Amino acid sequence: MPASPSRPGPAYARIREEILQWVRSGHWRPGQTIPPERELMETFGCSRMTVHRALRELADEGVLERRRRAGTRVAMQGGRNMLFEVRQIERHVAEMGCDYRYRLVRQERRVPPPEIRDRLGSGAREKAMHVIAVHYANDAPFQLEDRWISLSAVPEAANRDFTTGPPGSWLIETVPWSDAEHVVGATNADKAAADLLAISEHEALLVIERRTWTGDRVNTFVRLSHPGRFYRLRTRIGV
Amino acid sequence: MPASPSRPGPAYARIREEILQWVRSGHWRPGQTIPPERELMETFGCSRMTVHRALRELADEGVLERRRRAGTRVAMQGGRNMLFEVRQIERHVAEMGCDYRYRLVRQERRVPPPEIRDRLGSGAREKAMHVIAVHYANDAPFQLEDRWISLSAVPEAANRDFTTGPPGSWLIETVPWSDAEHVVGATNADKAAADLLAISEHEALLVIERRTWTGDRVNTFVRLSHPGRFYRLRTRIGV
DNA sequence: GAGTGGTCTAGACCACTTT
DNA sequence: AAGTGGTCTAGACCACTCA
Repeated sequence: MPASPSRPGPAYARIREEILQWVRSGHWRPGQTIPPERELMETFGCSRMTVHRALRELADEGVLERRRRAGTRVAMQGGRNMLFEVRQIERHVAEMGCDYRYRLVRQERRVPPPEIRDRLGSGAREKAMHVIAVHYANDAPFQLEDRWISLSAVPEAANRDFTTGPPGSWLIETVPWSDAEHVVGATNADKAAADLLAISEHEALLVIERRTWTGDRVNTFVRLSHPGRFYRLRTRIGV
Repeated sequence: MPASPSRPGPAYARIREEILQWVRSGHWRPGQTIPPERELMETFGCSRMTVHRALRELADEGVLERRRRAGTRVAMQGGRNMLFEVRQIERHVAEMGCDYRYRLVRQERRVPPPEIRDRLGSGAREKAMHVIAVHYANDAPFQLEDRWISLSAVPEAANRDFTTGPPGSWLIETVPWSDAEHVVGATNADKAAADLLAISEHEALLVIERRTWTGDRVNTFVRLSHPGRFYRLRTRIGV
């Protein structure tokens, strides 16, 4: 049967939804082989490219598994990855409908401690820019930022004053592009963090550590700590 | 200049990498408009569909921003979205090269407390299956699982014994398909959690809460707590 | 060998937005 | 009005893998 050509939107999207319905409803069950593209193309009354795009997107999302000659099957559930998305802080706050505010706590050039030096990949006596700042949502502390910027990778940072704006946005504009690594975890707030975030010492913090590279060099390492309660949600399966 | 047609792989992938290089290197900077598809098509010596696919993928990843008439620009948000991947626990442990072990702590049918009832969307006196279990990596407690299964959505759970294997895998095989929601946060371990995870009370836990649906109904709500130290990492920018 | 998905083309029309 | 991306087609060839 044709894929309700009355519905709005591109054909590939309608086909995608239709197939997703058949999978969700259990009409096509995990492991089952579904009809080949050349057949669905007639079923839906469209070209093979259009069917292909719908199937490819579903396969990219892990709903389907495709192999040449073997055909297309509904993926076994366990194989599917669940992704969640962490947005940039300003966006996140803005989407909650809050006012965003930034305060610089400290900025200094110094030789980083060994564990930071490892992460930056910098020399033994090489100085880096250390920045500590707090991000507020509706005047409540929301994120503590503890950042190191490599001065060999980003020499412009040496003369930059971060009183007026957060280093993150500046780096994004200044450093052309980069790869990144993230680590997520939880730690207990120490005295300094607790004071800055207006919470009790030892309270649990959600921590995101991020390193970004320009080419082969780490340009910045930042630890973002979020106070106390649950922080982020994100739905994302098969849609 | 043609996109090194000597390199292997599909043309759209080569074009994608080439453009990514131009962005990474700063040759095309954030905010800058790049040439239109019909021009790149000649630059790369291929059809417009092929260029389009490369650009579309980069736009989907957030590297580029595209608007009709206005053209294609390098995205300003250098702080791409981060995607965190939640694997199935057994796989995760296996990938760390550890032995995996599972222990059921408690399983009982009972009426859930109000906050759980809200999340399950179940009736006031409706019973649900409550399961508490611990997952070990190399005999060290690695994850505490506190799960509620709706018996109206998954009646088979009433007669299921989770002594031998974790409910997660069983549910995945049993319940055909679902949407999911995740909430990530950090909390301090209470006495019970601390005992089961062999850590101190009040130590910080990374907590992932997940609800999954079958159609309109929540079939399970689970809270996964990971002890202390950093737990998960996942890199993901522009591939 | 044959059937499947993967890619690619040359062209077309449409939708949107800026001028 | 014009230029941009978004989609779609009909057909083609290739790559892979199962029988």
